[in-house]
Amino acid sequence: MNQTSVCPRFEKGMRIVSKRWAGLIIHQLLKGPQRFCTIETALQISGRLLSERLKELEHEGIVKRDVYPETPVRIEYSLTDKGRALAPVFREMEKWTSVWIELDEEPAADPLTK
Amino acid sequence: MNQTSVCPRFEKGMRIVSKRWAGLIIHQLLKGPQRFCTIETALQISGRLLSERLKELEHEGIVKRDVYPETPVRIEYSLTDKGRALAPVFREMEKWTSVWIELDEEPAADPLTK
DNA sequence: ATACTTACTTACATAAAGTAACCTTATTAC
DNA sequence: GTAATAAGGTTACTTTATGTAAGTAAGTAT
Repeated sequence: MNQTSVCPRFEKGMRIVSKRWAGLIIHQLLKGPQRFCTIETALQISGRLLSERLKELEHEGIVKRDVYPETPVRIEYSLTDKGRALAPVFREMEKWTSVWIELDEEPAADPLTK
Repeated sequence: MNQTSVCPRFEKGMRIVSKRWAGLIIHQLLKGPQRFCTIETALQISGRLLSERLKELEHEGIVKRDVYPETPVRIEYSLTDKGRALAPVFREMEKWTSVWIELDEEPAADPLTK
């Protein structure tokens, strides 16, 4: 009846960025270009899903994939301008989580990761 | 080996907010308190999932549920302080989508929703 | 009594995510 | 040459989440 519906751009953007793992992958890449196994280890995501998400994000123009034919081959993932432009979103998200989120249980699994 | 892993608070926050529909529901409630069917219509989400998400968000302390025993009963959902504190995140997200996202196809389905 | 509305639930089919094993190319170790 | 190692995946399979449709309960309205 009125403008109760959501802006379709916003909806589309949210669908891309808020897909499971996508946000964490982008956040991780905001730290700088990284290779597959680095992201895999940092996020504890499976190779299957990481591969899938990176392809999707590359397709959306958010992530860039660079192949360095060294030995062994090095493949680095980084953010495009479009991806880096998400930095303020994640900065605000970090602020929010630092103020409002607290952890429940198992705070001390591995002393090294403190 | 080093601090390559993600801040667990950030991860938890992302898990809550970036769950499918959660972001859009919060964004919708940032416009003001609303009842179930209003959100359902605005987001085109099914009752089943809306019910599920609202319960989860209520459990996380982001959404508040108020029952007004009028006739017929009116139930309003609104954001708590924790929920409203997400406003800057969505403001930045809106900025990003307005600059970087463009729509593909079917731009003119219903002239009323323009 | 029947129909209507809001706010949900239940049941079931489909899609996405999680897990583990396997593959490919290349390099060094024996 | 054969085995072992490594990066960057892919395949096959199980579990969980999502989508869809129909049904329920409380409270009028007719």
